[in-house]
Order: sequence, then C-alpha cells, then structure tokens
Amino acid sequence: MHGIVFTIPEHLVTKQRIVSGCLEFGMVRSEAIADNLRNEIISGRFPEGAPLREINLARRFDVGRASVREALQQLVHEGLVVAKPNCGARVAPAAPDSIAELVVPLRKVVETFALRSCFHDLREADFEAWDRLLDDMRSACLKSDYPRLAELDIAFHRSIIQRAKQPDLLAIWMTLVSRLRQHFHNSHREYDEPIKVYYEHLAIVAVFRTGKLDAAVDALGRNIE
Amino acid sequence: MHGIVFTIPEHLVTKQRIVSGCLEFGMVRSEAIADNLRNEIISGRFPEGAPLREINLARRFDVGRASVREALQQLVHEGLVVAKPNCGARVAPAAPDSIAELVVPLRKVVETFALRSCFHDLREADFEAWDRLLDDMRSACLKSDYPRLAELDIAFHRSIIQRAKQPDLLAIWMTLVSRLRQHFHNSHREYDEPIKVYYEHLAIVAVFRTGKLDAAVDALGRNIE
DNA sequence: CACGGCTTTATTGTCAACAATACAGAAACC
DNA sequence: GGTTTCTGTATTGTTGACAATAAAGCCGTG
Repeated sequence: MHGIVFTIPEHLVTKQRIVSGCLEFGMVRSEAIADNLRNEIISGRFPEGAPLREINLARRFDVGRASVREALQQLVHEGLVVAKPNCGARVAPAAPDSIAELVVPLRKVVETFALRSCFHDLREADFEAWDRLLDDMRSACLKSDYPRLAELDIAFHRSIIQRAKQPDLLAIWMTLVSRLRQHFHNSHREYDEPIKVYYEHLAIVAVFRTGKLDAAVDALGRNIE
Repeated sequence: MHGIVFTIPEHLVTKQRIVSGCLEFGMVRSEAIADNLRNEIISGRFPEGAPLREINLARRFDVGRASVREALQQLVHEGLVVAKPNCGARVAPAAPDSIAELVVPLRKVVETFALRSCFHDLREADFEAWDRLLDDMRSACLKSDYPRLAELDIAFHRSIIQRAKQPDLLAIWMTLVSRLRQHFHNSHREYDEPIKVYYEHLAIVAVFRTGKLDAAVDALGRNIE
C-alpha cells in the first residue's frame, strides 16, 4: 500500500453489520453509520486527522458508497469531519481554544434551557434510563476507559436535550458539542480519580429527582464548565 | 397530476443552470444547489410546508438526484427543511417562538464574537463589499421586496461571520440563524418604512469604518435584537 | 354507507458503473 | 542536479437503474 501517516487500528476495520447498538425501526442506514462513526470520533478512537475513505467504510459496514457519503456529510455538518472536494474526508482537527471559550457558555445556555423546558415532565422512566446510563458510566470509570467515558458523558447531556423534544434544540446542541470533543477528553483526564466523573453525574440525577428546578439547573450548569 | 396542497409557483420551476449567482471554482454542485434553495426558503419564496421532491429539483437544476439529495441533507441539518425517511422533504415550519427567544441572544453572542475577532483586520476592500451590498439593500427597500431584503440582511451578517475565517463559527451561526428566518420577515415588516432597514445597516457599516470596536459591537448587537 | 385489506403509483433509499479530479512518481528537459 | 511535464493510480463526484417504502385509490364485505 502507500505510506499514510494515520492508519486505522486493525481491530476497527473488521466488517461489522451496522446493527451494532442502534438502528431503530425506520432509521436509515446512513444514520446508523453516522452514529457509529460519531461515537468513534468523539471517543477518540479515530485519531484527529485520520483519513476516512468512502470505500473502506463502505466495505466495513457492508453498504454502498452512497450511504457512507451521506453519513460523512452529516458528520461534516456537525464539525467532526472535514472534507475537501475531491480530496476526501478526515477527522476534523480540534477546534481552536478561542472557539471553545465561545462555545462552552453557549452550550450551558442551551442545556439549561432544555432542562427547564422538560423538567416538570420528567417521569420515573426517565430517571431509570439515567440510572442505567450511570451504571455504564461507573464501569467505564472503574476501567479508566476514557473513550467510553467521553461517549457516555456526551450521551447523558444529549439525553437531556432530546427529552425537551425540540428537534431544533438538538441540532443546535450537536453543532456546539462537536466542537468540544477535545474538551471532554481533557477534562476527564484532569480528574485524579476518574470515578469522580461518575459521582458528579450521579449527583446531578439525584438533584433532578428532588424536583427542584433551580438546584437542578445549577448542578447541570456547574458540570458543563 | 395529483392534488397537492402546496404547489410551487410556476415561474420557479423553470429549468435553471445552477450557475445562477454562485458556483465558485472548486465548489461542488450540491453546494450551489443548497445555496439556491436556501435563499429561496429564507426569503420566503418557498412557502413553509412546501414539498421538495428530489426529482423535480433534479430536473430544475439539470443534475442527478444525488446532488439534490446532498443539498437537501445540508438544508435539513440547517433546519430549513424537514425530511421523514421515505416520505420526502418539505420546507420546515417556522421554529416555535420559545426557540427564537433562546436563539436570538445566542446569535448575538456569536456575531459580536466574530466581529471582535476580525475587526482590526478589516480593509478598505471589506467596506467596499459592504457598500455594494448596501446598494442592493437600498433598492430592495425602495421596491419593498421583502424576500430579497431578508436575503440581503442575512447575507450582511453572514459576511461578518465569514470575515472571521473560522469555519466552526460559520457552521454554528448557520445553525442558529436558520431557525430565525421567520424573525427576519416579521421584523422587516414591522418597520413603517422599509428603507429604515437600509439606514440601520448603513449606520452599522459607518461605525465599522470609524474603527471603534466597542461602538461597532454595540451597533451590531442592537441590530440583532 | 363505512371499513379493512389489497393493488397501484409516486417517491425515496441504495447500489454499481462511469467520469472527473488530485496526487505521486517517472521521464524529459534545461 | 533541479525543475517541469507527463502519465498512472487512487479517490471522489455524478449518474441512471433498481429495490424498498409509504400513501392514495380501489374493491369487496359487513
């Protein structure tokens, strides 16, 4: 082959039917592929700058190039991937710090807005879903599995946005949070004990359960910074 | 044909090579199509809820369906179009007021951030580009051409974002402003004299020319609300 | 006449082949 | 030797054809 700088770890190129994890009814293939790739990029399993060749991905997911193209385009919009016409797509480099300084407060505004607008509709089922996520997060912390931890951290916050059931909100949030993926890895590694990440989210859900809106907004807001 | 509720005005379905206006070198077809459609939706020439059939658009722009699909996907991501799998795409309904209340302040933060980060690099060429845009805006005001006015208003603000030369910034801004297209139409119509929209932007550029950052940020910020 | 299931049809989702492009290496030239 | 041009190859851009899906119309039945 030709000498490329970034190669994708061997265990990742194994062919996998895209049923992995998601692919709900009505979900179109490209969405499932995008979900997979998004997680792998956000979690850091795909290094920054890694090339994403359509044909490789098509073979890996066992689909045609069209589906892969759509998935990649989606990720380009989210800012996780950069694509130059005729030159292919690569994992986007981390956004400059200046952007992160802009985006963190924006993200805080969006998430607390979402929380406010769904807080009084929260049901026991919602708390239980968070409990399950927290369990996963706990085991990721214990194993110091930082990629998985980043994935779960983001999944937690996304679930709040999704709970607000305003598609616009989700789109805005995704655009923001994609620019912060580096932020997640760094902040997790700053903790002397990863398990503290778990405890922090555990506390947030506990506050949610109390039903006190202001306290909940506070707890969430502090976690975001 | 089959009786559909929303039909696209006859004069709009005429076949047009996508060269119209844009299609810079290196620009891929789907981008040009997206630009065209975006303008037509933002300006309100496509009514809310109007169906966007791939095959119609493909014929209209004289390209294959794939290019149209990509353009539509782009617009879906921006929130101008909603698409249900297997059911096609339609012009998205206006975002609920609650979202607008969230987004306006966010937009203000983003735009003033962009202005700050490019302000001291502004050259005479930039001002002249704005002068040309202002001329267009003036004639749109005089003709009370509200769709065109909305287009130009947005183009003005986008030019500020683009001038900051941070792709992430543009992506974030687009996601926000697409949710506000209704806002533009309403606010323009609120003016007793449309020409005042022109004067307001004229004043902004004038302040930019003075080189006083704080005053410029102020002027821009007040225009956004 | 209302209603549930079948068929038809328009439309999207997917694919595989072809065209256009960019990049790398070889060859020719100064 | 260094530079330019050319050529080949890998990759994306685009297309048209086919499969899958959902919605509308049709038809028989109660």
